[in-house]
Amino acid sequence: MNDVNAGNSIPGTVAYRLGVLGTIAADRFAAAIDPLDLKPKHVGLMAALDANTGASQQDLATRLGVVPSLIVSLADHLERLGAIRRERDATDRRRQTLALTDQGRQLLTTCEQAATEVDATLTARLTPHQLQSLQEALAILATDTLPKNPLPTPPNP
Amino acid sequence: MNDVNAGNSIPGTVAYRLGVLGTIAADRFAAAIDPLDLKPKHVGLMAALDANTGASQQDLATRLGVVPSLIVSLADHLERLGAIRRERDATDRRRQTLALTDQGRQLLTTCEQAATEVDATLTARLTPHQLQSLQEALAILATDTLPKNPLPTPPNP
DNA sequence: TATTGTTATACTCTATAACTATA
DNA sequence: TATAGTTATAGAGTATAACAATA
Repeated sequence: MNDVNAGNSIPGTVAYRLGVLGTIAADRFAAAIDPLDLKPKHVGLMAALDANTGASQQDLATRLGVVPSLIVSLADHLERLGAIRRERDATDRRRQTLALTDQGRQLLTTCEQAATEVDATLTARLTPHQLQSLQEALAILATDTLPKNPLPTPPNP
Repeated sequence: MNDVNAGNSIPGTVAYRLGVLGTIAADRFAAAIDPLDLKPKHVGLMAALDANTGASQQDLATRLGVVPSLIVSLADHLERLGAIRRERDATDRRRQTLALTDQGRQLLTTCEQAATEVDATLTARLTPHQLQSLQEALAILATDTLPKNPLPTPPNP
């Protein structure tokens, strides 16, 4: 009924809609965490540290699909906030292992709440069944197309 | 079984997954149309012209949620490619109406094929039922949260 | 010589602001 | 004076490349 843009037209494709909706979602999440002095990529780095402890900056760069110098600036910021610690590897003093601090874990929890709230407003109009289907499909796409765990792209503005 | 990142952890939220998958989708689509000398935002503008003919650049800027000067550069590029025409409004000579040319419509069709191919690889592992559920949910989110028709955000690289 | 982290630099994208022409 | 389009400029974000310390 309302499908001016259904069918094969560009705005009706999954790729296009994922692109647009992904921007919206990232935008709202970015706005929600802005008061915490965090960008989505900072949260992505913290989430990676939470899931997999004791990684070097190089490891993180390749796993997150970004360049090592970006990890440096993200880690610098998180370190200033007291969310992570840099620890020199004793056996190889070139390596620095990043670890979440208690404060960092706390911050991550706050970000989780923010993301959950964004989810709520974003999916408010879906039926429970539709929401479950969406989550299921997104989970498959996520685990399927993401052997690496790329960081979310923050909105350009 | 495979859900290291399920539950309420950040990577498991809809917002986060839409953000990451949206980046992937936009990235692949951008790669697919790169040989055509187009970026996602060019395609977004062409799609808007295809859906709603005879709009001025200001109209388009507000409808697409970008600044007028960005419409200028996008239109400049599309005009150089012969995909659109600029036509001065006879009654108000300040206004310029953008219109897709036949060549532009052709180009848009090629982009549609590219998007459809990206869709195919992106959703290859979904069952037909899951695919349908995903499309349904995305359609609802799209029509629900997008009173305006924002342009897709191209990947930063 | 190769690798880790860092710094310096450049590039892309987009917004803001100043400007021209029409109204 | 206000509006449509354009141009010039600036800012955010990220990559590339050069560098220092360690292996």
